[in-house]
Amino acid sequence: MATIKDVARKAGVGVGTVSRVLNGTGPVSPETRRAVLAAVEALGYMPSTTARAMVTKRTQTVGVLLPDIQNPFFPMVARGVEDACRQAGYTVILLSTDWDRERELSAAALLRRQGADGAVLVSVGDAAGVHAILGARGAPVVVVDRAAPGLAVSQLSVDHYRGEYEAVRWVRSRGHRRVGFLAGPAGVDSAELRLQAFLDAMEWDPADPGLPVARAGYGFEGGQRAAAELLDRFPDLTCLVAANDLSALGALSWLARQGRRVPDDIGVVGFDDILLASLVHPALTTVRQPAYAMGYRAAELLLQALKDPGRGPVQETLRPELVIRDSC
Amino acid sequence: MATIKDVARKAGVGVGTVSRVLNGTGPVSPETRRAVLAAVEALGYMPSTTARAMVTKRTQTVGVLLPDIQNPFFPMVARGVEDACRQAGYTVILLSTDWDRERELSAAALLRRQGADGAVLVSVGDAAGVHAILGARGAPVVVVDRAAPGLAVSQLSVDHYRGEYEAVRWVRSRGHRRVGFLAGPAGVDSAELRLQAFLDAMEWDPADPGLPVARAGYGFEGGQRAAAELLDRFPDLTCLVAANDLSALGALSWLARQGRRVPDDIGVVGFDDILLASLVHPALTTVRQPAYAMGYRAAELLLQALKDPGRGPVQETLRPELVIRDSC
DNA sequence: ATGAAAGCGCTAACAA
DNA sequence: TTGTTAGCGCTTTCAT
Repeated sequence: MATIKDVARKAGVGVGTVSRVLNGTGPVSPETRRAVLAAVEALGYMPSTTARAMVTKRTQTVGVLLPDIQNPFFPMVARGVEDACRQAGYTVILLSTDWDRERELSAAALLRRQGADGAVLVSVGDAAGVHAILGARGAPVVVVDRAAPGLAVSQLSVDHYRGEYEAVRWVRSRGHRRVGFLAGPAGVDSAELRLQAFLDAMEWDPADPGLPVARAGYGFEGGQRAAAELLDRFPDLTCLVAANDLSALGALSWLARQGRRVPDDIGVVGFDDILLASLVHPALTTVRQPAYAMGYRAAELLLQALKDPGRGPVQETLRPELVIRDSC
Repeated sequence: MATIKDVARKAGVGVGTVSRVLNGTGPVSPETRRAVLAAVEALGYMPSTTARAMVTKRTQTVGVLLPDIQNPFFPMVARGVEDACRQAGYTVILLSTDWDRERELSAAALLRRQGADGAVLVSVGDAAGVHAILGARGAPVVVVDRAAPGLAVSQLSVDHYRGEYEAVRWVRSRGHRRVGFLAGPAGVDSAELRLQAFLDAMEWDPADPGLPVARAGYGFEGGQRAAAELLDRFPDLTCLVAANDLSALGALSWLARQGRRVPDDIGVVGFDDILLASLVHPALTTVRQPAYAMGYRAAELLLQALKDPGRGPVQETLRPELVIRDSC
């Protein structure tokens, strides 16, 4: 591997000069520049990001912490982040936390060790812990798709409560009164918000022990299981509202297997609007979150914070959109 | 951020000693070790991977190049790689190439700049190019899920041809004679192999212009489109064989929309055995590729090559397994 | 406009 | 067993 020294020697200049032409910092005469560029070309020289990071204290990498790379929603967020970062010359380290708080923390520690300049976080619960770890290095964090109340980090999310509330009101307006809910993972902000919105929109008492609510946990299989459980306990449900699309899809699959027609026998509603939602049959009625755009915007926020660390954290809330299709 | 110097000062020892206790290289007296560890603890010291990389020439990171992070098969491979790497203390940089040869190459260049020690590659076509780029830095590459004929890199793949061949023979044994094929992306090794196997198993002439074959390209939507096209041109098909599960799922969804019963009216067969395949209704008959295990094994091969660069590339071929479910 | 030199935080070789 | 020191490849003053 050629180094900057080799280039300098070949071009007959000092290393400082090479650095200057490569980074466009400081004045260089046209002929010198040409000579340097020629040497770079001839040697196939590529500056070492490691050495550069050593002196600049910047690695030009940002981390993305996601709960579950198997749920299409998250990769979509990741792509948004990656596209924005790549454009700005940043590399992305993608880490999956598997819905595990421990792993979320150890992933943050890994990012810190790797010298990540910042991180985009879809937290599974301990946003504060992540912020503490990365903040020690002065690395900004932006939390996406969740609220991180009281944390001095930028936040970007849809209004989960409002999205679910509107969806459920719409379900009710269709005449449904016996509606079951497939809840997301306990302790996860978005999941709790959607559950609360469901309860409120149904005007049900959260303390009531006989509520048609089952934990599905955002997964396809969880959706299948929870649908089975719910319809076993409440056979007369006319609609199932799932906390996200993947579990709604699970419910759909279980219903199909049981020979129950959707939406004629029973309605199903999701949340997220992942690609599959519009493609399955019947197409899923759901609440749209702009995953890619959110990832992209989150990265922009992060890059901004990196560029001028002075500005305080911002907080953006997007309005989710009810997408009415065929499943309810 | 505390540095090794701070630790040394606080512990009243030289930096060399600190390095020795942290890396377990060279002898240290128990008391010194204790003092150093205490200082590390007190200062919350974390060694800079950057500085370390600077001298060791190893970044302890490996890249994973995947065609499409939206297809569940690839994230599953990625998880296998990540788990194996994390265990060995390596960080993974996950890059999506979007079925684009250009991006595959630029991703490789990025890995090289980042100083990745090696890479796991699910190539979209230019494995040789990637190898050339990374090889210049002495970074080994292992190609997964594809053959890279003539390339001096380790390779790990299922026998796509055999898997598809057996699947199609089984389809025929069920009495199907008019069978359509939803082909994968052109120029991609696994896709070409499966197509060839299909043709051979059907004992059809590849040159025949009237073959019931349509490009679906490994995506869900492609599967829907190709199924529609195929059944439009060949209404009497009794079975659809898709080059992968995602496109098979697309076909399934289109068929459901058309009110065609699977498998009664028409059979569907996939390839991959992604999680969804067993969960949809009807459950998909498919050819299983052990995605996670392949990723894990590929990482092992890579780590091995990193540990002792002397050994030449190895080549492992797994036997795919026909999984008979309900769709055919 | 350009070269020389200091130093980023660490490891490894060498002395002691 | 331990401290000191020379770089790793780069950016960034500081002279010139």
